[in-house]
Amino acid sequence: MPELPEVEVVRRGLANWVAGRTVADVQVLHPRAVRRQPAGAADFAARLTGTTLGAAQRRGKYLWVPLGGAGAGFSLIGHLGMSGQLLVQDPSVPDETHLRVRLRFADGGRELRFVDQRTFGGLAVEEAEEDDPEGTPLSIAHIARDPLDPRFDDGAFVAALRAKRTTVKRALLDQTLISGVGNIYADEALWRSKLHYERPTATLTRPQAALLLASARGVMTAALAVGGTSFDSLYVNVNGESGYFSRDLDAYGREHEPCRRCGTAIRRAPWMNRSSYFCPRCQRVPRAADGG
DNA sequence: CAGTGGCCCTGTCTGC
DNA sequence: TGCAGACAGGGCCACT
Repeated sequence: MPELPEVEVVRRGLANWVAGRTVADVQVLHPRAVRRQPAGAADFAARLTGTTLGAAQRRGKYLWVPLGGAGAGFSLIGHLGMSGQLLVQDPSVPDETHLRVRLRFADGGRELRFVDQRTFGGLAVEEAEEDDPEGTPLSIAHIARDPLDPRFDDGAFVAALRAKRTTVKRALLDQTLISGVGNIYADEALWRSKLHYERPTATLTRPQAALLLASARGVMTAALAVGGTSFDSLYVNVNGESGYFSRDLDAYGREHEPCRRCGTAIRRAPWMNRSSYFCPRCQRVPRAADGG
């Protein structure tokens, strides 16, 4: 599924292939793909048609494009969810099975297609923050910056994390605290930091919290470096087949495989209707949570 | 108000 | 062979 590196690749693709182009026609083929648009699919299409796309931006896994011309003051926002793809395709390419939205451009060139099998992703045209050159949509004002953002505040994050009364993996997935960290990166950051996913945040020392942040930033930086090279440059492509997952991950998806630090078999535990992968030796269960 | 848990969605895989 | 259920999981929202 698209993670932060793939989303960043998509952002770069949008910047390369659709920036400066004027939208001539919008087709919504599945209403759920624009469910964030309060007034519906027709309104989405009307707000987008005739606008000019600006420079693509990203925060965590959210993408957006400030709109110019008829769309000034608004942005096209997108989230890929689990299975979303934004493809720049020649109009002659047959429609994908799960094509949800199509944008045609006034120049008659390649069209932009939103393809999404599981429909957790979606697009919307939303009002942007006033006087913000990046056109940040109002609806994501509460989303924290991600650790690859130069304006991410490390000290504030460490303090806020330790002030939380929850467990550490929940906190890592809390988008108001830090964005861009999903289940995979959470497990990887915890493995690198030798922390159990149920460790209470209030018991983290300042150095442990700082190490956790450095670990999250490190794994995402490494993934971006690899993910950035595994896509066809002709497309704004998310093909879900990038190779770094199996090669570089230390915990996620490695149940029964040896821990790369100590050799102990990695375990998978059900957690929040998901899974947590961890080394039972390197990442000890906190006393309060191990039931004796 | 902060924290918690359920739900959305569909294709693939496993087990009976 | 066929069907049921588990699983993938980010973000929203109702509830405590």
